[in-house]
Amino acid sequence: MSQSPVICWFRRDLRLADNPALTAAAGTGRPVICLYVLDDETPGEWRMGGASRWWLHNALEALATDLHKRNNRLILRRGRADEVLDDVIDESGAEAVYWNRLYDPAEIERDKRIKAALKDRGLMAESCRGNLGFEPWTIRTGSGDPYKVFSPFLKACLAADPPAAPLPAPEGIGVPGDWPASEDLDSWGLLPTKPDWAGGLRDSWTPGEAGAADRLESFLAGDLDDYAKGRNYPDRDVTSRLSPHLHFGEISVNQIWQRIDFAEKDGAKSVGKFRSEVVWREFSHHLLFHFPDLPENNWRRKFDDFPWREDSDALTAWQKGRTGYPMVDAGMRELWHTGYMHNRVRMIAASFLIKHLLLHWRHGEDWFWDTLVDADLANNSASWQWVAGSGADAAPYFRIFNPIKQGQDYDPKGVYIRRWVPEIAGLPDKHLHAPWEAPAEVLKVARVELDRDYPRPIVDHPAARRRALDAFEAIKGS
DNA sequence: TTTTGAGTTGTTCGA
DNA sequence: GTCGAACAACTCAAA
Repeated sequence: MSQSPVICWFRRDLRLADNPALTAAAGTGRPVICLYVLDDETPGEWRMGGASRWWLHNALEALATDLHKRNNRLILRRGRADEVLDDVIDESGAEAVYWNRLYDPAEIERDKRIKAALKDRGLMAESCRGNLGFEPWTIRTGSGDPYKVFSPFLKACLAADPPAAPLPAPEGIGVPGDWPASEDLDSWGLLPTKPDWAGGLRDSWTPGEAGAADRLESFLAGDLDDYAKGRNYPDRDVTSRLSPHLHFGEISVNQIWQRIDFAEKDGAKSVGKFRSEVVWREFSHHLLFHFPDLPENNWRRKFDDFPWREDSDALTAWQKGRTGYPMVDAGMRELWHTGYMHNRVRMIAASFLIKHLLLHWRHGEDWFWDTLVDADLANNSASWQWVAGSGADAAPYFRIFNPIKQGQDYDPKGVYIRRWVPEIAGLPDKHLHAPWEAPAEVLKVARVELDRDYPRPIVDHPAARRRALDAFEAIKGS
């Protein structure tokens, strides 16, 4: 009789290297069933958005290929994770399940329930730290509370045990004699078909563990010394663009942390800034863990009285990149086309939705959730609340980005705007950020007719700014 | 318990 | 063009 297998349940840790659950499963010496479950059914979970599904398809394909090279397979199933696990256990006679912990509230609940149920059945269930550098419950203030301000949180992380050195991919992953049935990835319909809007995504990204490692290396080989400043310029390739790879766990914090340390020892100057960006991701997860309604409710409850507007035309204009503010529109179109938006532009576009249009941050959160390839519940909700001013350690309410000035400051030559808003590319730099102020003669030469080719601003900046300040005035002290 | 200093990313205005 | 102050008040974290 052959040995009973163990299950390695892959979730958002789609890699072989530094995967503690996989290493533990392989370390048993038993056959390992590598399982991925597409779970759209567990209640309370945020159903994965369209761009994320595109990424997932490619990441699973890459993982399956990598496992195949080791004579193993990726078993694909769809359904409620608890039921699917039961099925696979029944079919295979597996006696243990290993996974890496996740931190979204509904996932925590689900995993707790599953672990208890497995143990009730006399099976082994083990969860590992694979997705964060610091467990959210280990970083505490002097009085034992969770942190609510970033700077002391960062300090506490840097003083804590650093993320472990990454594990190598396991040498031998036991191969089952019998394979549980697997569904066909194509049958899951994760890729868009009618229409196929993923062309820009394909051009922009290489999902998978190898693509993630390449991305990290090319980031580190770039102008790292200029990271602290250069990261603000959306036409420059200075940011890491690791966020989707991190979200799907194609690369781990441990791996990044170690490479940062090496680069720093080699004299890279701005690396500390990048490390703190990684810790921002930790902070978002820390907040979500301790405040699980962060995605749904204002963290500062006085924002419950904020006079949000409802305006579906304005929301659509924002989503489609037709607000009349080139920097905002460029960002929204980059997002639609590539599943990504540069960090600086995310702040500008988010500030515009919330402060200039006075639309609830949850509209922005929902749109980003569906369109970003790096959509991540913790980062998304913490960041939207940060911009709104309702979040932890949030931007003060009077900090209202001027979309014209931000364009002039961070895209002075208009390279970014011309790439994404080509209909105004003929305008000279001087008028590119505010086309409605260009003289008729300039517009004519540039072959731009306002309203026909490009909209006039849907709100007037000074008036919108005033309106936002008044709106915040309304909840002051409440 | 009380006190103290500080708090990712900005804008505008007037000197 | 450059600079500093105002924009508020509050909450957080540690001493």
